[in-house]
Amino acid sequence: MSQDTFRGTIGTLAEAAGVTVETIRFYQRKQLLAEPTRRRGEVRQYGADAVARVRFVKAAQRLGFSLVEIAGLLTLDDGAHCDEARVVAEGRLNDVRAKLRDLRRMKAALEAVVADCCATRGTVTCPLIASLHATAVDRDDRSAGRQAGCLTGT
Amino acid sequence: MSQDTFRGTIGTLAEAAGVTVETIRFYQRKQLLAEPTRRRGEVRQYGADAVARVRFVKAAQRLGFSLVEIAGLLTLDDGAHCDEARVVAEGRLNDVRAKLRDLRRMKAALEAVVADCCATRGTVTCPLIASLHATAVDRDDRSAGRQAGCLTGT
DNA sequence: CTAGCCTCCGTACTCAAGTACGGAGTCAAG
DNA sequence: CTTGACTCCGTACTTGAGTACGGAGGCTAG
Repeated sequence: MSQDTFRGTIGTLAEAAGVTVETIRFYQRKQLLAEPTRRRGEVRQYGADAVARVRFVKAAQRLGFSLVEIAGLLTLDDGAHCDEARVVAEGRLNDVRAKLRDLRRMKAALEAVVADCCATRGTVTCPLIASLHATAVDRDDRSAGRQAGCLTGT
Repeated sequence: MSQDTFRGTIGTLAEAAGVTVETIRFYQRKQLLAEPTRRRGEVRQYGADAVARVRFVKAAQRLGFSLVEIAGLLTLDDGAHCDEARVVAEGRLNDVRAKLRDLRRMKAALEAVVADCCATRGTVTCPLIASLHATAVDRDDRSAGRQAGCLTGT
């Protein structure tokens, strides 16, 4: 599990983080990852923090955040701003909560498909679309009541 | 809340679903949305199911699914295949569970930032990156133990 | 000392997901 | 019967997130 203080070149970093060298360089250009200062024409050395950071970026991407948003999240982690950070964090927290809500609905719907798809032949079609439908309707979270009725059919 | 059986043209559908007309047409080209049969040179009419579908697509996108993946999910909803559907659903369910895990970690981390960022001045930098770090390491979910130790610092 | 493998860097290409545009047709109001 | 708002359709452009490529240089094993 990447114990005690990784250290390596761009190639080993890329491998450790599960991306390509090009991707690392790309992230550097996009300011998602600082270029380590290298002394006098030497090859750059990266530490464990770089691995963690790249992994974080990839994980956050899987959750639907864009690189720009992720950059915002990373500035939180970079300390500094602090009180400003709290504001940003609160904003992101809302996104995350919304995503969680949607994902839970989706999970329930998928579980329903797995459980009773074949059981209910004949009448139904629904639960998946219904699962995320409510979401989009009330963008601000009043009425969190789950009315998981079928919807796709007439 | 889009009650009793919406019916309208592409323009009203787009508005109802919160996207542009172009997007609707794009989704049709990509088979995410069926083109309603229109009789003899008439303008197309869409029903409530179309609104639901488009909203579903957008919601699923926010959760990090690509249009191709969403198309896969939608075929589940379209019934038909059924036993094959269960297999797909099970696969997607794993994705969703992984995303849920990550999102919960992220939520916890953001809450931590909000709560004690300014409180802990001096020593810390961490919890966000740490939150998703474990994830990437063990891609299959053994060791769900949360060890939310700081990580970003040396 | 040279072959193979790496880094460094810039530029160019690709792919997904739209967006924009322009011309042609339709319909209802003025 | 023309004007404006809309649909329809194809093609082209844009943006985000990489990927690929090619030349130049450095290190080390044979």
